[in-house]
Amino acid sequence: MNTESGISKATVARLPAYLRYLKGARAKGVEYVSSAVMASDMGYSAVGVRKDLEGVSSKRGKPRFGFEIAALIADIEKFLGYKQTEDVIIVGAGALGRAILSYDGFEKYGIRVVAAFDRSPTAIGAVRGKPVYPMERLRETVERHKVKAGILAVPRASAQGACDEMIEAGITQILSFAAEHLRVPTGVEVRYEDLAASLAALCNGN
Amino acid sequence: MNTESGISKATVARLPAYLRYLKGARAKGVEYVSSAVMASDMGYSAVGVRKDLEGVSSKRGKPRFGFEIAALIADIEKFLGYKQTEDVIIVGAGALGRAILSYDGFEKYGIRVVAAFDRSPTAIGAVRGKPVYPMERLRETVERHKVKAGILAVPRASAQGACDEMIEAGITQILSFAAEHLRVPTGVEVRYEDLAASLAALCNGN
DNA sequence: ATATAATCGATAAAAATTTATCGATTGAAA
DNA sequence: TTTCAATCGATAAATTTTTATCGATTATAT
Repeated sequence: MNTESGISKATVARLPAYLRYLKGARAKGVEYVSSAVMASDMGYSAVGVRKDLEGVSSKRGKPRFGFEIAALIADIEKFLGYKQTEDVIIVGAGALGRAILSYDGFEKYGIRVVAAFDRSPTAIGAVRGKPVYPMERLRETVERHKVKAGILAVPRASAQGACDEMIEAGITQILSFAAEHLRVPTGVEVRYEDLAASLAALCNGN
Repeated sequence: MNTESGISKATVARLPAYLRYLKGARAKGVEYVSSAVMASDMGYSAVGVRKDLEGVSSKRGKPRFGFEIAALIADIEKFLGYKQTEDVIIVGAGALGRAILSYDGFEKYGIRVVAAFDRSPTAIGAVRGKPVYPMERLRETVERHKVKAGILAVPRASAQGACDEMIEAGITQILSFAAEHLRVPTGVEVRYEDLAASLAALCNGN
């Protein structure tokens, strides 16, 4: 149970999946969906689906119909905070950093990528209209846009150093793509996005 | 509890984090680490750490010392199946697909990326020695290398179609980067890697 | 208007996971 | 050699999460 919201962590972890599913259904023109159908399509249990939704959505499900898709989407997005926009930066403008920089799906999640930063002069410039600055401009940018969150997309060997620079610049939340444990002071939160580990888990059925 | 192994799903989900941490410690020349130190460094509880490790590692912890890092790493990697190598393919050779294709950290996880595939003729060629083939060659490649797992890195609008082609070619495990719910027949497993959702969760503290 | 079947929400039970407690072990120091 | 403090492993308790049960609701068909 998540003290602040009264919604379990397990439920919160599943909400993005509901959103993905519900948006797909909406795109097909469906208006209502029952917990049983959702459960079947997503590989959950119907009771679990109802429990997940009960805490997040104000709207109750209608017997014989199920849940109103549009309302669910709105409530889940609101709950997850996809409404208020957050500015983020990327450190590392190699292949991965640039790919993330050019991804245009962040807006729907209330995220705006302000810029990327790189140590190498050859990386400086712009990608699809988003600027790539030298690391020297990190602090200034973070301060000006009041950025709290950053994506770390540098090679493993540079990860801790780049992480330190981000924190020094004022970043307090880091999403790291480097398979390297990061030491950070209290107050800074790190999450790891280990693509290789995810893939290996899939391959090996973990 | 994970029926087959006797190790809880929650524990399995944490194992990559242990690995990341332990490898970092090993790189610094440390040989032993106690559950208390691990817990503190990783934000877990000491009892939890001991419980996690007890099922995965054959080696017991030594009072006054803690756990032998090298042994833990070996046992966790073995448990997660990082030893036997799996071939995988990538569908979609845009910025993200190419970034993944050029990532050289997969080997440590027992993963070998065979090739990427793309519909667009301009994407065909090679990236850092890895070939990018036209979609027509997907089935042939999957069959020849007995590939089971694939990475889906195409735009949202093409996701379901590309997914269908992968399944048609014989892929049964898909790691999708597209924020689109995929309908797949039973026997096919999909995992979603929704970067925007992960980032939003970090920003909003979910 | 009534019966029916699908569906929900609430409550209870079961299972999984985390946290607490405490005696046992072990190397180091007195 | 004895004591001591750090650390573990095992057991138990508490908490969280999932699953089951069942009466209540509501559109549809008769």
